[in-house]
Amino acid sequence: MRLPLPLSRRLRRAARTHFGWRRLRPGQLAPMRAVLRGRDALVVLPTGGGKSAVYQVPAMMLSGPTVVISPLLALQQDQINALNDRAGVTAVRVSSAETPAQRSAALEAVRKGLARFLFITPEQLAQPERLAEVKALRPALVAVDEAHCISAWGYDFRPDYLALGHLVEGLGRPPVVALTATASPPVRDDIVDRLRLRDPLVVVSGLDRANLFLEVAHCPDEEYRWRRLVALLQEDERPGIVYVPTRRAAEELGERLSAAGFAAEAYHGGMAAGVRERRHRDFLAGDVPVMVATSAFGMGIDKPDIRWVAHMALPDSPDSYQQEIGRAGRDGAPARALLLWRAEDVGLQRFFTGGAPNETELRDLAAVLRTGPLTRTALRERTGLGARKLGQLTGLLEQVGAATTAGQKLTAPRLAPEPVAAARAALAEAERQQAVQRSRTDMMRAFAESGSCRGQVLLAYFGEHMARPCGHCDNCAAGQSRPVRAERGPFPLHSTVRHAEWGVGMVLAYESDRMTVLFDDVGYKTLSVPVVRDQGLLVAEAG
DNA sequence: CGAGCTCTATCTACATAGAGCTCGGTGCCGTAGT
Repeated sequence: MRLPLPLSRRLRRAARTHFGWRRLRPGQLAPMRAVLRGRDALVVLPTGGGKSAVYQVPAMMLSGPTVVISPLLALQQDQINALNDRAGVTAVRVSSAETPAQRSAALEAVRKGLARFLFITPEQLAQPERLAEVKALRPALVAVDEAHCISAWGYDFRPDYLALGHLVEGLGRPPVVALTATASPPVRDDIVDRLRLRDPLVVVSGLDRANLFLEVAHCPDEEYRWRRLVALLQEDERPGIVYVPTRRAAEELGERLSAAGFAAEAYHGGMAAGVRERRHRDFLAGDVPVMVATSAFGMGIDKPDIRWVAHMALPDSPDSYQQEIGRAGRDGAPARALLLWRAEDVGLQRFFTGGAPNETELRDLAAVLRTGPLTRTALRERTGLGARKLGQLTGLLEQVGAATTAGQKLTAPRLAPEPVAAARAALAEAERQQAVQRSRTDMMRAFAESGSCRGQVLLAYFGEHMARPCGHCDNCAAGQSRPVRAERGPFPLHSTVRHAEWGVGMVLAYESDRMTVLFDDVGYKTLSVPVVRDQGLLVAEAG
């Protein structure tokens, strides 16, 4: 009789036989082992770093199917095609792109064991009948791909993302693995909370990209910004991506570049689906040298040879920046990330962050919810709120215990606070979220203005410490970057501190005489170390 | 919050300053109409 092989060896063997992967990195192996042992995991690994393997290899060793929750239909299709190209691996999906007959056939294929992967969106799972159908398949693993969407989209854009924890419980609660290319500590906390992960193994690796040269230029005006972009285009190879903040800017800059003799196409979420699809495909095929795009162009751009990414405005956060520049140089060859920013760029990000919700609307909605379970449509009729706003407000009320989902309907839970108190609490919660979001934009600006090693500053934002300057940024190249030190401050790095007004936070970095602390309630703050010392602004906190 | 547009006032004819307005990202889904 043969003894069972150790888990790691079985994983390596499965990776080789099913996918032809010769080796697995520690950042992949540890979460694979965790999920096979029934433990949840959160994996932060740059795209191209073999993120998909983290759920695909264990999926081949489990007796039940794996449900993959993924945000974009186009992205799902790419992943399904890639899986189906392998012998003996079958993936199907259930979405609005399939006819009812096709959906039944897909579920049937999983039921019979002919398909091992089922791709689905949160919106599909939010339909009670669909949830029941998928639960009946007895999934052995749930993978949440692009898990940062929970934090980035759940609150105001795709509210079903916020219900994922509840939905996964409705699937019978198999182990859950959440995957993303970038997640700062507040985003990680959001993912763990909203997915209701239980004691997850958190693995963060590969945030520093040594072949990516980071450059930032402050632009006093638009003309200078244009000239710097042209200089990049003249110096560098193709292909590259130019990120712009608005749809209009994408089209205008695309035309201006074309007129100036640089072959460029535009891409944004407002374009016809057919055109988007074609440009996406052409870019991947190498037929579009320069793509001028909004943030809509991103997830699913798995192209190894992108030589540079330029930003024609300050991104809303280092999270977005890291995600977007991470698309360059996946082949390991040198690539550039050039940020061209103006102080004026911040205004648009402030707008996107949104203002305070209306307290009266919150109170009225909370009152209506107490009258009994209602569908979203009925709620819209009763309150006169639009779908988007209703999603936002119910999300907030749910977080303060004044709303809950019952099947497809919403209602107030048994011990819900009175409408007045609920509205006040929801308002406070919205303010907290917006304060954190504003602080992330502040950190993006601080990164742009920093004279220190940019690799170190970026990693510090993500709660990681890089012992030496990165050696691949403009400040390092100029030989004048001030090192970001671990040992110089009054509190150890990553220790917990308390501020009288801002509450509890974690020390992230010391940079010259400033220190950065991430507070739970107000987000990232930069403080003067001498002032902290002299006035005792912070005290050490246990744990 | 800021860009960029239109409108208005000026004060007697053209052009320009300033006020006031609108717009600004990300995608599921289902339904209506060809």
